[in-house]
Amino acid sequence: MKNTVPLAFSDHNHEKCRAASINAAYRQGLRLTKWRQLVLDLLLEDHRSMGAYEILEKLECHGVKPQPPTAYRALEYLVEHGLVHRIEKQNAYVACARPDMCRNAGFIVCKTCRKVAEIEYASSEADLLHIAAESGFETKSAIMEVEGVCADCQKSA
Amino acid sequence: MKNTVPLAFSDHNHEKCRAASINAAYRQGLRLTKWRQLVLDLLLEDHRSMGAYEILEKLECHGVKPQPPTAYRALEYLVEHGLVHRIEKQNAYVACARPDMCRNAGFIVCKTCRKVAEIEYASSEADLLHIAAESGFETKSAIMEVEGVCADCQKSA
DNA sequence: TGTACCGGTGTTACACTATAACGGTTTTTT
DNA sequence: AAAAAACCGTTATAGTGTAACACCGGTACA
Repeated sequence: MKNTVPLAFSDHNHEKCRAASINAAYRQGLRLTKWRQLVLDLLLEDHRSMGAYEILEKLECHGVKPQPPTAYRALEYLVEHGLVHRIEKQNAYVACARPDMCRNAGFIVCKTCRKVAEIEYASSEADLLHIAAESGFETKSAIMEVEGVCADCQKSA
Repeated sequence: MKNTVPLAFSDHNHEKCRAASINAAYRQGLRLTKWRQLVLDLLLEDHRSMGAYEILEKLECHGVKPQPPTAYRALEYLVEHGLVHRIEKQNAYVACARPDMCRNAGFIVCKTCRKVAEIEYASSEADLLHIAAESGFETKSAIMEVEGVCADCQKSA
């Protein structure tokens, strides 16, 4: 585990994050339709999680406000292709911070400001996955989430 | 990490699990009211997760069927006091398999039969918690969940 | 003995999250 | 060009979770 300064909680050139996401999509030959682009753009504004209905409200194209399935379809596609992650503890979604090398991602999420730090963990460190595999379990997905209050929000409170 | 044979997926004396839970409640001086008992009993029947509404349906006392808040209140209490865990990936609940020594629990959950194996991980292995702490993050809760299909269900399919 | 408090319960109503299903359109493949 | 697949718009509904308020029963304490 190399990462000791979570990206979301430190200053950084956020344009790089956006570019990396677009590049990853391009390299994988993904089809970013209008809604998918809009949803991804929204999430890429910041390393914060957003609920589906929150996204839905901000979604709008040529004055057209879409219905829930539109948002959920876009999200499903983006999650499937690794450009977006779902934060289970918040029923919310966040743009992937490392679309290039995103294998095993863990998240540190602030309850207050909803910032999300994404941490890649080496699979050798994921004991749970080993145990699962050893007992013949076929893993489909894995999550690791730490929820609490970030340093900034502690100060503000 | 010692656990190499997940309890839920192996034969074991399940009465011990139930007894351990009751003992833990007693030792902590918890107040197990009728609904809390009923909910806990339901979950202790097996190492399987159940949704709140599934629990609600099976909940009944002297012919009285309670409303949703009743189930949620009991679940909230049991989760708070460590007798029950919430499985985020399934919006479901499962009885704690190790109420004595339950600090950092990870879960291996089968999508098909909903069996849940609970694995304790040494906190030294929880890198995410370290990183969080190092950056001044105040952790409130942490989860680790692996979802997939267990060996038995693979055979059945 | 009262009375003030507190945790638990019953009840109603509602908020939030997510999906099924169907038909039409566009895009891709053959 | 025809067939198949993917996408989108729309309606309706399913599933999950909570706010709020009234009531009840115990208990602490004046």
